[in-house]
Amino acid sequence: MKRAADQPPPLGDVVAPDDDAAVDGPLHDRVYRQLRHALVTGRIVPGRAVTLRGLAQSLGVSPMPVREAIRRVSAEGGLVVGTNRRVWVPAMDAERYDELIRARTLLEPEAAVRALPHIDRERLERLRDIDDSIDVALEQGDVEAYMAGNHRFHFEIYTAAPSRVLVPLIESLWLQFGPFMRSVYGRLGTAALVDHHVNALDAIIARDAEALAAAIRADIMDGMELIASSIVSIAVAAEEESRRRA
Amino acid sequence: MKRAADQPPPLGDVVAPDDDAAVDGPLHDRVYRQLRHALVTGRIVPGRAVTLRGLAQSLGVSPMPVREAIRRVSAEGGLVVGTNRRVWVPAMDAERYDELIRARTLLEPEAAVRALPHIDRERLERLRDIDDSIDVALEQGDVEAYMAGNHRFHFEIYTAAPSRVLVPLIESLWLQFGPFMRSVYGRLGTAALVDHHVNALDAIIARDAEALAAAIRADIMDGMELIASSIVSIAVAAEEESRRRA
DNA sequence: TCGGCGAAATTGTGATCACATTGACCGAGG
DNA sequence: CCTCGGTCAATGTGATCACAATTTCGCCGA
Repeated sequence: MKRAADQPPPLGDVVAPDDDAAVDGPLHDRVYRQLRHALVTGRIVPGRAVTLRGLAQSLGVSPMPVREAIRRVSAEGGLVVGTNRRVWVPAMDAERYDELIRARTLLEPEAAVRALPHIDRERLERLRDIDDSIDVALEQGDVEAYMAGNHRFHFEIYTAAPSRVLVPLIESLWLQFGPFMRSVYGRLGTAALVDHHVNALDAIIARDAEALAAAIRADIMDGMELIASSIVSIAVAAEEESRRRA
Repeated sequence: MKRAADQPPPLGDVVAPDDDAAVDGPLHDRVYRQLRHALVTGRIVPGRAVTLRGLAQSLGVSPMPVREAIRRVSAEGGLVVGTNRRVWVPAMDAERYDELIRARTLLEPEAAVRALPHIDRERLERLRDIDDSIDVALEQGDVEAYMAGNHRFHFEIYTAAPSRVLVPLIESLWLQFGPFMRSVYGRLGTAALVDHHVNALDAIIARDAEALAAAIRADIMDGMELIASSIVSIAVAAEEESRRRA
């Protein structure tokens, strides 16, 4: 069969395997995935500058692919380039957090409702497994495993239907509050965390769109209220941190 | 005064001058702005591949900054990299268009309402000027001027309050439907376009949040219905285009 | 006249180098 | 002890080169 290149984007074309691992593709793409994963699971925390050569060395690659990966992540809001052209994990404050939560409550229920009809038995089974793994992580107090599981749970829902707009938008949001959540959990521990995913699972089984949207909203809002009080202390701590470093 | 570099992002730090012109900053940043502007105003249309060296030559720079700019734009959804690693202006179809409109109707009213209290007299005056220029563009049938004005009008509202989440998200959406709108207007002409911004202006003057949100929603939905019928013919045309090129 | 094959040009990717700017470190002077 | 000054290392940026993969185009054969 002959075909002049591939035409304008033949539909599902962009890579976007949210799952880590997958050692194929361009180098800068692999670096991008590693960097993103590190941010979403909170392995990179605010307050420290991300250097090009440093990251390159720690990943065992040349600075070039790292440069592209950083540019990409910063375009999604996961990093910010200061006026000095230095790269930081953006600091969190009340307004930004509020905007993030608002955007999440607007977009994520919508994505879930759109995906609902496409959630088949296998996916539901996977959701159950993820939920179980989350419970285990909570029991063991494993923050990183909890965050990874939580991420997988939500996106296992949202990506049931192919989406080229809403899901990337939502990924951007997670990328932005990931590092912050980590530092919050680092203080509070996993004891205060509750598993709200059961309601979502029930709504999926019942094929109840409104209930699913409500469950997602509740999950988001709950995390928010838990954190809202500590946002001040975090900010204060960050302030002290930077003063100490000065 | 001594200060160890600048601390974690000292608040409003990211550059983000939406207005074009501004010849300062890194080269890749200038290229990025030019590329973005070309997409939002529809100067780059779907169906043609964007090549690194080509763009570099047409902008008079080396391929290097172009590479970073493209990576950045593609992270925002303005371009897609195919599996062949070629860069395309993403094709539009019914689902993607629906997602875009939905995301806009969710995010833009929210951004407008949040910005409303911060719209001062000068900004309102600027909004009037922009609205006038839009009327002129409509009379003269100048599609590009209309699109540029429309973009400025909306973001002149949204950016009244500093926003590091909602506004970038919305910019991403505009970047995605810009080229498509252009090809639609190219077929329909500006005759079918109506200026709905008056309602928004009235709502702003009255400081009526709900009316402003409704005006924004109406503006978005109206553009949608106008286009929805032609999306099929556009898709067909694109299909013919690619077949002809094959 | 049309379909397929092979060579040449073009593409994105990655590495390495040079450079201007900015950061941190350290010592002298108050 | 604190503050200001200069020096040196480290950073991001941009350019250029090499390479493999892909696309394009011209030629041959049916």
